[in-house]
Amino acid sequence: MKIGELAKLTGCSVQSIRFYEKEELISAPRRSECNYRLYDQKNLEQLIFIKHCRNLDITLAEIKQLLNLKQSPETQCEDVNYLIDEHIKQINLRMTGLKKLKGSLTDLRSKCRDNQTVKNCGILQDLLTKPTGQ
Amino acid sequence: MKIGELAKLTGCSVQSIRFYEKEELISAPRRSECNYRLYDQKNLEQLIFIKHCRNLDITLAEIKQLLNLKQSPETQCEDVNYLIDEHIKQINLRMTGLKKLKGSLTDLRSKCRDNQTVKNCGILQDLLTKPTGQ
DNA sequence: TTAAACTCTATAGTCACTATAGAGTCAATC
DNA sequence: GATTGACTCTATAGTGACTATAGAGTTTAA
Ligand SMILES: [Zn+2]
Ligand SMILES: [Zn+2]
Ligand SMILES: [Zn+2]
Ligand SMILES: [Zn+2]
Repeated sequence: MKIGELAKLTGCSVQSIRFYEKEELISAPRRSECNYRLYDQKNLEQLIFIKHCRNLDITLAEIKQLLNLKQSPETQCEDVNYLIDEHIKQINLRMTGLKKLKGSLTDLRSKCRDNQTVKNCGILQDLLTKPTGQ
Repeated sequence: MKIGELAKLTGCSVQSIRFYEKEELISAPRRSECNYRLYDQKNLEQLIFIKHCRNLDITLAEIKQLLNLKQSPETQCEDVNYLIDEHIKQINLRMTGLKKLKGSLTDLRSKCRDNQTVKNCGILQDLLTKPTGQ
C-alpha cells in the first residue's frame, strides 16, 4: 500500500510517517518504479505500535528504546516495566504542577470579580507585585 | 544595573531576557559605552510582570496582549478577565487529558506485573494490538 | 598581570511534528 | 488525447520558549 493508505489506517499523518522513517523509528520501505513508498503488513504493524505509544505520550526516544528491547525477545522485560513506571511518574509530576497552577490562576482571577478600568484591575496589579505562589 | 543582576533579581536567565527584548516584550534598554545593556527600576518592573505571567504559564503572545491592555488604563478590563478565564479552561482541558492518559498507562502497566521475557511481556503485546483507550 | 567572571552577537539545537514550494505521477472524465 | 484532481516526491522553514555554543570583547579582583 502507498503512504496515504497507511496514514489512513494508522491515524498518522503522511508527513509524520516520513518523519519517523527519517528518524529511523520505522525501516525504509521498498519503492515503486516511480519512487513511491510501498508498505506491507509488517510496516503497518510497526507503525501501529508507534502510534499506540504516541497516544500514551511516550516520546520517540522512549519508543526507540522499546523497539530495541523488542529485538531481544528472550531477555527480561524489566526495562519495559521501568520505562512505563517512569512515564507514569512524569505524568503525576505534570498533574501536580497543573493543579498548583490552576490554584494560582483561580486565586488571581478572584482579584477582579467586577469589571474595572484597566488601571484598577486587581489582576494586573497582582501580576505586577505578587510572586504567584510557587 | 547590568543584565546579570537583572537576571538574578527576576529569576530569568540572561538569554531569555535578551530573547524577550528581541521579541519586543520589554523595551530595549540604554547601553553603556562598551555596549552593555543597562537597566533601571522600570525595566525591572516590566520583567517582573512578565516573569509572574510566565510562572502562570501565560504565553508570550498573551503577555503581549496584557501589556497592550496596560497601555490603555482607562478602558474596561474585561479582556484581562477573559484571558485568564480562557487560560484556566485550557489548564482544565490539559488536566482532563492527563487523567485519561494516566488511566491508560496504569492499565497498560498492569499487563505485566511479574517479570517476563520480552517475548511474553503483556505491555509490549498490548502496545501492538490495543488502540489504547481514547 | 593575569585570570575569572561577565558581556556582546549570531547561530544552532530542542521536540514532534506541520506547512509550504515546486515537481512528478496516476486515475478518471470529457 | 487532454485535462483535471488527487496523490506522491524532496527539501526547507516554521512552531514555542527558550537553552547552548562559538568567538570576541570588557571588567574586576587577586
Ligand atoms: Zn516518558
Ligand atoms: Zn479586571
Ligand atoms: Zn493561555
Ligand atoms: Zn513486561
